[in-house]
Amino acid sequence: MSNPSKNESEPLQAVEVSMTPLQRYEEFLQARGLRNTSQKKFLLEQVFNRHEHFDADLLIEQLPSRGSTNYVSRPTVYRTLKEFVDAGLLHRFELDGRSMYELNYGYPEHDHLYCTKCRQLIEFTSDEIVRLRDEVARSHRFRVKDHRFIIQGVCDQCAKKRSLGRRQDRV
Amino acid sequence: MSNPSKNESEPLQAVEVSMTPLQRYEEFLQARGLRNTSQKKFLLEQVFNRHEHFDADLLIEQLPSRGSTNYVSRPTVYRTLKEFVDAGLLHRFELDGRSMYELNYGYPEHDHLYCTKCRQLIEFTSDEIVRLRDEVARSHRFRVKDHRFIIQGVCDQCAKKRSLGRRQDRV
DNA sequence: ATCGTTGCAAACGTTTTGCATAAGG
DNA sequence: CCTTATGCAAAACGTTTGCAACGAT
Repeated sequence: MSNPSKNESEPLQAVEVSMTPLQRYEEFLQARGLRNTSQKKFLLEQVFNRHEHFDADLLIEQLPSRGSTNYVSRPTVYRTLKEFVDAGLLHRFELDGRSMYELNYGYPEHDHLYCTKCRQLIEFTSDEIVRLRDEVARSHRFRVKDHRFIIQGVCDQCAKKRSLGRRQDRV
Repeated sequence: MSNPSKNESEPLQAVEVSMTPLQRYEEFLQARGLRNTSQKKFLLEQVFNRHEHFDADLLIEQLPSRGSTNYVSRPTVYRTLKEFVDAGLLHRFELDGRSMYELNYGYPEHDHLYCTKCRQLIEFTSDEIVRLRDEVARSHRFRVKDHRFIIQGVCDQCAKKRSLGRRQDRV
């Protein structure tokens, strides 16, 4: 038993890291012989100004449009997000058939509650999950790289206003 | 810390159920005023002959092709799989951007280890995960309907033959 | 006779690709 | 210079939809 998960009511705090995301990214690029272009720099900045999960579409929507300065094309956004994931800056997971991204550098490991009514993702942390994960993996001689744990259901607010502005429940 | 997960080395056993999948499905259809067509019956049979996870594409590939008896069109396969999920016969989850299905009736609840090298899904059961899930949910006043827990990494076999027939690692 | 279901073709939304041009190291 | 990166257009991918004909109840 014991304290299974920290108090999850407050937003997650940033954690100490030795390099800024930009420094870490530049190191990554250098190590691989990749280039740090203006698009990549701009996207990194945009992405690290967010503190919420997002998908490629939402990000693109909020970026300068074709013609504006700092315009980044859709393929480049996809290519760059993939690079950020490779660099360990972002974490990717799938939800409702598309990729979601969230900060993975300078933020504590966490998992999600997913409300299938309002589509809200609620974060929580739990040391026990990590312990359990490693225990299961060890018993299978499996080398863990990552995990996803998503609890699906209905959040408190949606459960209350059951018959009002209820949206489609799709899971 | 107590027995966290049963011995997962043997394949999972079927569990006792009061109705056959077909019976349960017919009850579901009747309750909703839906119809039991030859296509649905045939698909149910095909699906419950499997004991492995599958996606729509793999299933369709192994079904009679256009022109043969028992041919079922692609849209009907998708529509019917969705119905099976609604009926509680199948469980759906997403992997690498597409929907995977597995038996959910007459089989114990379980989670997965996913080898990103050979794409193998390994099942395991853990009571602790369910307990933990419910505990986290309760502390958020969240009404759990389901969860997915996938541990990503490299399986024992792939870890050994590192440099031989290694396939792309995509997660 | 209803009304859900089917197959077809065509659309869909997300992500990826080929390719010619641009630009970082 | 050399090679990676970009933008464009178009393709690819898994999945869904509109619709007319079909078939279960």
